[in-house]
Amino acid sequence: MKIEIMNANIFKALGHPTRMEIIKLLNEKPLCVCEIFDQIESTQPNISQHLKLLKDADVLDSKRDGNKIIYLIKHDEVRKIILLSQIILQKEIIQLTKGK
Amino acid sequence: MKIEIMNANIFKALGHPTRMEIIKLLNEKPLCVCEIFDQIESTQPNISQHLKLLKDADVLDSKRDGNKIIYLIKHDEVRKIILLSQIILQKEIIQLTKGK
DNA sequence: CTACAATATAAGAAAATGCTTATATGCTTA
DNA sequence: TAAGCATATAAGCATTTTCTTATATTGTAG
Repeated sequence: MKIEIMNANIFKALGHPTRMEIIKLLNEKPLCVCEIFDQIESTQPNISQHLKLLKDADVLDSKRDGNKIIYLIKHDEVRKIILLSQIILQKEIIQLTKGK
Repeated sequence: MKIEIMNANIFKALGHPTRMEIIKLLNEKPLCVCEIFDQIESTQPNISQHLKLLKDADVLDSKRDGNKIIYLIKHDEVRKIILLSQIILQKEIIQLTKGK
């Protein structure tokens, strides 16, 4: 597979509001699906689908704990990427308030 | 607008192979549309549309130089984000070669 | 002012995503 | 092994993206 496709896949996975919410939750600590479900306004299958997509993109990892599946951020670089995107947003907001 | 949507928008913009190619080119140096066009396998309107999308997402900026429009990466954080995603890919490839 | 070069926009068809409802799978405990 | 949680998968529709072709805009040079 072309490197650009692989590279873009990670960002494609991050590029959805619900998935961004999930990642921000998991940025705090690993959670099972039911805990994520509790905190996000969506259906269980929908969340499951988003989780699968994030896992396929190597953004998340998962492990079984008895009945439950725990999801977690797979690479620490993901945390850094999220942080950087927030810095970009902050910069943009500052520019906006300067009326630029 | 919800913060997650704004956050996800940046990644949505990055999440396409052609746009990733464009960004990698511009990571070297600013280029006009025609120079980008020379190096990417696509039509001029298509590239123009991708550039617009990247600019709207605050990933790129542009400035006019006579007849030409020069595009450039707007925030240095974007470069860091790309670098981090490449580190993730490298890690994954190493895991694959370990047969894990 | 005209012609040309560089880039952007528009419109519509095709493809990909995302969501919903229904159902399946896999543990665990009785 | 049966029942009940927790999670995943499937199927189909609705929406969004993406690409293509055609055309418009804007600047420059003659």
